[in-house]
Amino acid sequence: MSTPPNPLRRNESSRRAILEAALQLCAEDGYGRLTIEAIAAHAGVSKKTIYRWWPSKGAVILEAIDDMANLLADHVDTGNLAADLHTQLSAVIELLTPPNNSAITGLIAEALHDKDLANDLRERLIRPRITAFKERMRIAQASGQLAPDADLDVALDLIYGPIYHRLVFHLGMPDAEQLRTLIAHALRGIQPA
Amino acid sequence: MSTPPNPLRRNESSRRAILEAALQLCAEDGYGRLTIEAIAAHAGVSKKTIYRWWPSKGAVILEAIDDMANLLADHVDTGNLAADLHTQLSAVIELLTPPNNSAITGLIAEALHDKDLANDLRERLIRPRITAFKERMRIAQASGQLAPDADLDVALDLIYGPIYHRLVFHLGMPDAEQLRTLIAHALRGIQPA
Amino acid sequence: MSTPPNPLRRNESSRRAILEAALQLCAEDGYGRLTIEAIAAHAGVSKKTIYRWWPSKGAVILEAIDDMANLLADHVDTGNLAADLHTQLSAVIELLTPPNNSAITGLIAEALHDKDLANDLRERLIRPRITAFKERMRIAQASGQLAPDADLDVALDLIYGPIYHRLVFHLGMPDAEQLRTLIAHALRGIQPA
Amino acid sequence: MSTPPNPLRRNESSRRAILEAALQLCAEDGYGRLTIEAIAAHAGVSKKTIYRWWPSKGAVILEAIDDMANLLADHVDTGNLAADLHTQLSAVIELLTPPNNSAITGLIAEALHDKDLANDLRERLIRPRITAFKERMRIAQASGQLAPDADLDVALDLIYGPIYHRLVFHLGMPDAEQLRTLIAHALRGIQPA
DNA sequence: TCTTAAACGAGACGGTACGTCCGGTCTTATT
DNA sequence: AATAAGACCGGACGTACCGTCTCGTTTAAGA
Repeated sequence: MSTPPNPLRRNESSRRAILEAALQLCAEDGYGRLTIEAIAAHAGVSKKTIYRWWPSKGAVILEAIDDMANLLADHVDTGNLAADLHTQLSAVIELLTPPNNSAITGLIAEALHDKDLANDLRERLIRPRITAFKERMRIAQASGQLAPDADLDVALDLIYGPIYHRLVFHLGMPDAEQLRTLIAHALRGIQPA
Repeated sequence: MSTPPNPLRRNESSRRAILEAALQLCAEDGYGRLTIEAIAAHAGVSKKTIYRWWPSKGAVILEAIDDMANLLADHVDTGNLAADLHTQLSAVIELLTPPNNSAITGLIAEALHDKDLANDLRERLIRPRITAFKERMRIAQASGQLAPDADLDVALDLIYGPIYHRLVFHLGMPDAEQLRTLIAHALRGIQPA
Repeated sequence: MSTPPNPLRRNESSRRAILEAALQLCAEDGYGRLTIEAIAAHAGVSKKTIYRWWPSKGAVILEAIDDMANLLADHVDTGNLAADLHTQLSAVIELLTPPNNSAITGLIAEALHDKDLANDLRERLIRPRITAFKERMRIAQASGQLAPDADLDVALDLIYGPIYHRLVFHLGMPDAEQLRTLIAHALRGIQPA
Repeated sequence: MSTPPNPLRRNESSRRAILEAALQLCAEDGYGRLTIEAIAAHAGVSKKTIYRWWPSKGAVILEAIDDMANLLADHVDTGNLAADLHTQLSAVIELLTPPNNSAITGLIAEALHDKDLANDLRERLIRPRITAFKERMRIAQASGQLAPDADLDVALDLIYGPIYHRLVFHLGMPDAEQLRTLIAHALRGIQPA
């Protein structure tokens, strides 16, 4: 009968050492070469301690990324929708471009064949950003920059889709000018018939 | 001084046994559990023979997939652009949906941290389909269903992007009706200003 | 920076299983066909555990042989030197004659091109027997059966030498009668000028 | 039905290249690291050619050693038996001492668990030397330096035995003075009762 | 002199074992 | 009770050689 570990007893400094070691090693050697063994050694922690609190190295990285506050300046509102989307998407692209991308693309890769990790990734990292995106879009609707009956799910697809399409096939990220064009076309597409 | 193996001496029946074993094992146990060891055993082949001709298990799967002709009914032309895109995207979605997706999503995942594999994947599998897509779009331009000066790169982004965005974050693939809506909006977005 | 494993943590039952498996497999298939892989499998132990504690299969066999107590009834003293030597040498010949000889001759063979193993073999197995031999000879000197100033190193050479000469060139071991003759001549040779 | 290779067709220059490569590689890396693969590559010869003419790497080395004429100045006769034995044994010791010993001790080691090789080694290399030794001893008997009824098999044992005893247990070879002493004692032992 | 069958170099092949790495579990001693 | 340390079993890694097996290409015999 295995009892789940008691969170009250958890050693916070170990936790932080683990997350920092994970991110650092990931940046140094890439996600593919990252091992629980190395994280433990580098954090001065026993492997058991990692396995007690996380089910996989993906989960460690996920929590490490989640822990870094303000990864994205989330959907600021300067009043200009296209400009704000440009700001936001530039930040996302930055995160997905070498040499900053190892942890995140590694996580995405792992999630592609780990259903549990995929759920965690979506619910903890992505869902809140989708919500923030939609809120920004609703403000745009309120201010008349976007049709009041525009489909925000379609908006999400058209605006973020291109980036991930390019990511998975290494098609190259858009530069600032291309991004502007892309956003303009996407916004046009969103308008209802 | 390592010379590359001589392709003339290659044993075609071994090659085929390897590719078939790889696909079968991938379908059975998933890409993550696929090992060179198992492929070799299942194909009745020595590991050395696999390592002689492929640099990684990803490369094996890539060639296996590439070998299957007519994976996609590539961009048929019935005269109706939206309908043809719907047909084509449905086929792509089918390939990316369980239980058929293990090999392909596994390959995509691996390519996310293997630059060489990523290049091979793009050039051998993706690039030809992009070309086919653009040809179909040019026909649509010629027939007046699409503006003659529509940006086909943007088209690619807006039409295929949503699928891969949903794939990487497990957001659920669109059903037939949602797909229709998506295509309609994307096509509207493509039209130049 | 590799630290040697901590002997306090060693699993004694694994150690014994390994040594027993090694001896058994050696007896079954011969030293030449003995593999670390098979020892591990047969002992229900991971290869890593073997490599952690022994540098080579020779070292495993050496420890296994060393572990068997009373391999030789070491130089009994019945008061009759020639008879006692005959007893002792017969036992040695027995060990070096099929089907009992696989482990020991295998070890000797390996030691011929592994200096470290050779040192271990000499110091752990052979040196104590040389000491015991010399002690028996000193008793013989005390009792007047051997000249008090006989050179015991020469004695060792003349008495044990023939056996190993015959071993390495497969010249056939002496039978009881030949052995008696050999000992008689060797003892005569030992007497100082 | 495999026919044995036709010796008339044999390529002598390949044969020599193989034997030379074998000896050279053996001297460089030691018998243990010697491989058929490396011999073939180094001799510019296909592996098949080696396997066609020799059953094992031991057999190659044996032939290579056998090919070197005058390995030993075989039992010269200066009229002084002890001195001649000293000359002869010194030459043997030289062959068994680093850095010249790799091929020969390797061969001895291999013969310890390869019965066929052991027979070849004995009959091709050792037996002729034993014969030569006995002839020299018979001359000594004729000249009165040795008892006419001395047992020459015992002589062989007492004179050569010590060297191989020391070899197999790495007990150190005798220096010139020790060797003189050893021969003196052995000769004394040989005299019949 | 011209076959023609062998020996040959090259090296791919199915295997077996190597020695290493890491995953995930478990034990021991410490805090 | 959670931890650091680290031994343990398992299993896959990628490599090295084994001995066998085609492939063409010499090459030397005997017709």
